[in-house]
Amino acid sequence: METFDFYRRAAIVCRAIPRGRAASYGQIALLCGKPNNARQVGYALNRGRLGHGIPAHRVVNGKGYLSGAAAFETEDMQKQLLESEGVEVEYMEDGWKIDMKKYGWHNTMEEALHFREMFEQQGI
DNA sequence: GCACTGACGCGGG
DNA sequence: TCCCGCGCCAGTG
Repeated sequence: METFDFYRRAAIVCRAIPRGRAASYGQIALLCGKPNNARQVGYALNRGRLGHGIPAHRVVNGKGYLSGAAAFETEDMQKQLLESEGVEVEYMEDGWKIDMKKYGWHNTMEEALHFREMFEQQGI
């Protein structure tokens, strides 16, 4: 798979994250077929490399911590967007975080296979 | 080609 | 559970 294709896959997966839920970078990478590319997912989301209309605020790290707002308009933009979808964001010592048990996007095996099929079909 | 960086993650202690 | 070290790999200069 080309690097470019990985980013296309990432865009598709991100758009599939339901409202009121959040996924981790590693989770996105896994669904894209590259379990070790979590860093590339973060890189892609930064600077809007995945294009417009990507719900980047629904992507957090594995522990549920918000990114630190590097790529958002304002400091608390990601927090605001999540709260507007009903996600509770609480402040911990290391920053703002959400409860992944409650708000995490817990993929089913079917969903994972669905993505694999879709990518295969689209040749990416 | 080399070294360093980073919206990351895991496993051992 | 909490730290910490290490692995990861595309981008960048």
